[in-house]
Amino acid sequence: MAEPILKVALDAPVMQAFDYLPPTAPVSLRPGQRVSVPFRSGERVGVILELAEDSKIPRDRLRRIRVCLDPEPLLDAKLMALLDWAATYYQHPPGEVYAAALPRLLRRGRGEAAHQHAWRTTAAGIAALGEGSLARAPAQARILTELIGKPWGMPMEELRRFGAATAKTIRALATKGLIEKVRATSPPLTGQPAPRPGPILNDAQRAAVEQITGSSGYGVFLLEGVTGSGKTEVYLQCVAAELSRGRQALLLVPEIGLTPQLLERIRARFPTVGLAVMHSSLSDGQRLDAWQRARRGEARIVVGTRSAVFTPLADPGIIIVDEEHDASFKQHEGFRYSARDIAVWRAHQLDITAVLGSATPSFETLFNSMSGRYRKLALPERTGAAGHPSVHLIDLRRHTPTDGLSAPLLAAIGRHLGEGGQVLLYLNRRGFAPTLFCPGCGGTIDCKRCDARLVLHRDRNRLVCHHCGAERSVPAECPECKGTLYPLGQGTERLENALQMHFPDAPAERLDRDTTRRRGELEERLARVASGRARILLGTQMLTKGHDFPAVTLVAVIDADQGLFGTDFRAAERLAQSFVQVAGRAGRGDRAGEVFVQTLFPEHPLLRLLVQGGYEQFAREALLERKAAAWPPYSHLALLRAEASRAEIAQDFLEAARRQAEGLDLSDITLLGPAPAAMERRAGRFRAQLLLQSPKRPALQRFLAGWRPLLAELREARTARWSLDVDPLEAD
DNA sequence: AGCACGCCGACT
DNA sequence: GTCGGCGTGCTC
Repeated sequence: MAEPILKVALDAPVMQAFDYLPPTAPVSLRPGQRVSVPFRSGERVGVILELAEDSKIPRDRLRRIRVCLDPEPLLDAKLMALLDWAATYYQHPPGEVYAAALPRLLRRGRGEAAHQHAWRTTAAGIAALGEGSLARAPAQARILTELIGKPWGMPMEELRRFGAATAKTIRALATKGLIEKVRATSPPLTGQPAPRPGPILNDAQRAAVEQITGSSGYGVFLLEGVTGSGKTEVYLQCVAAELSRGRQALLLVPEIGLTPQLLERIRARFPTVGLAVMHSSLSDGQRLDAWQRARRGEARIVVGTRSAVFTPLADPGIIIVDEEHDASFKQHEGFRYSARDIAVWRAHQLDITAVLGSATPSFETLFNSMSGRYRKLALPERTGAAGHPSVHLIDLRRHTPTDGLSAPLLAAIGRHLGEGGQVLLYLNRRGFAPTLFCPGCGGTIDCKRCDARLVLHRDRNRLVCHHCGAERSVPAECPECKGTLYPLGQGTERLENALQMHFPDAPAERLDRDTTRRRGELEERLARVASGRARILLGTQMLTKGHDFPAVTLVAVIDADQGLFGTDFRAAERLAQSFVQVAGRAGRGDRAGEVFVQTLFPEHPLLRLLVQGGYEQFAREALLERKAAAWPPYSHLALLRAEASRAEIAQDFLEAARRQAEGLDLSDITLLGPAPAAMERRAGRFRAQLLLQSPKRPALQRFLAGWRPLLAELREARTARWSLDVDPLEAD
């Protein structure tokens, strides 16, 4: 009998797996095991996808697997089926999809988790505490006291959370022999993990929890709740219910939503339950450890950002996607998957519950709930006494602003500050001014490598391109006509200056990418806001996500018009989402809030609808427009993007791609383009795109499956850099 | 993606 | 005479 052929997924941009012969040493080979294989002149780690009888490559040209790295499959059949589906659905090389699902150390061939260390008291430590010999070292005494109740010790990370534990105090204790380093092991799971009791739920929360925990098998719930309505509490109760059934919970959060506060809340509620946290700033060792604990079932709750959707789970029970509308769930390069959509698919595959939570659901999710595919659960009430904020539009044509601030807004800010409230201003533009303008010749200072204006950053005294990062000094005069240059438009930096001028006694805190660059700076600023030392809070998108500002009584949208006339089909949706999210920061706890919106178009129908009818009504109206234009969710899109050093190269590739497409069965497929991208030149590269639209997802999938291999073979595909984006977030 | 192979300019 | 530029093409 002939030797089997092993199909191995390798991290290479090739649509097929690679075929190998078994290793010389006899071992059991099964799908899901990692193997080390000779590849080109080197060695690579891959995952066995399947065992086959033969190969398209002649046997004498096949090489042998060098060694099998896992005695047991690392990935189970269900997880592999998920990855296979994702590779097919997103038309992405399977090897890269598998690579995205594995922690780096496993990709590099490392095996067991680098076990973390923990600190434990020694007998001498217990004695020292009893004798009171640490009276002059209170920090050390505190740590020791904490450790006495923990026979299995505590990892450094956990000790640090006590505040008193620094590397120095730990070292001092260790040198004295009062504590010792041991290999970290989880506390034994003692029967049913008992969560601490949570707060009493309101009726809507209780109904939501009952619906979710009462359903069995696959089901998707849209948990729609305004900011402050207590979504997190619903999640926690659903998690508790799954834990009590002996199952694990996976909670996906946006990149910015994975805050220490959220983790603290989970730890406080489930103090004895294993928790794994997966996010980008983990070290390789920590990431592997979290992944393995989830896989072995030691972690019962897994919290993570986008890529955590691929975490192996021993006993999956529920998948929750918080802020499901958030764009960070979609990967924007390489393997362009949507973690939210994969989460739903995975829940279906595992026959478990998925919960999508948001105050401002994506139109796709809203559509699915209207059609009955998802069950909608609404949390209309705000917890606490504050009612809904009142919203006022300020007509900027009647109230000309100076430095972005109109007289009615200034008056409102003064009033709220006078009454002891905090004020929040939202302006989604960093820097001092988005343009340097020459009134003499009408010129602006543009980026040399992008089709964009350079943004003035006055605190650094530089002009910066927000698209490619290029910087230059600020010219003293117009390079064309030697005229005087004036900063045009508003950025957060300019707004901050203006506010300090108008309200010199009210300390302001600016939150944008420029002021939170340093590690820990965001937390410091948030702490100053929370303490009440900062009275005014201003910033970009960053303000609309995740953070609670309970003392804010006034929210101002400095420029509502940015999203009103966007070219992208999702512009209105995004405008409404950031508007509702930022307005929701006004008046929590026991204070009612006010929202002021500055606009040049106060009679714009969508804006009026949003202000008067709220998100839901706005969405219904905007969905009618989507339907009329056959945009998602009434159609399905795929976007073929191309970029090259010259515009013709990208264009030629897309035209060749279109000709290929026209040779295929185009029923139910509409081709749009090729056309230059919204910003054609970026970082010196010319970008163009070809859009595919179909009323039917299966038709689009079928077409892509036939088209994608032809694309790779195009001569033009070698010179242009290209990618296929299934379900793109933007399509211009 | 890497990484080698492949044919044309400025250096020990 | 060589080192190396990155265009081109392949990896089982």
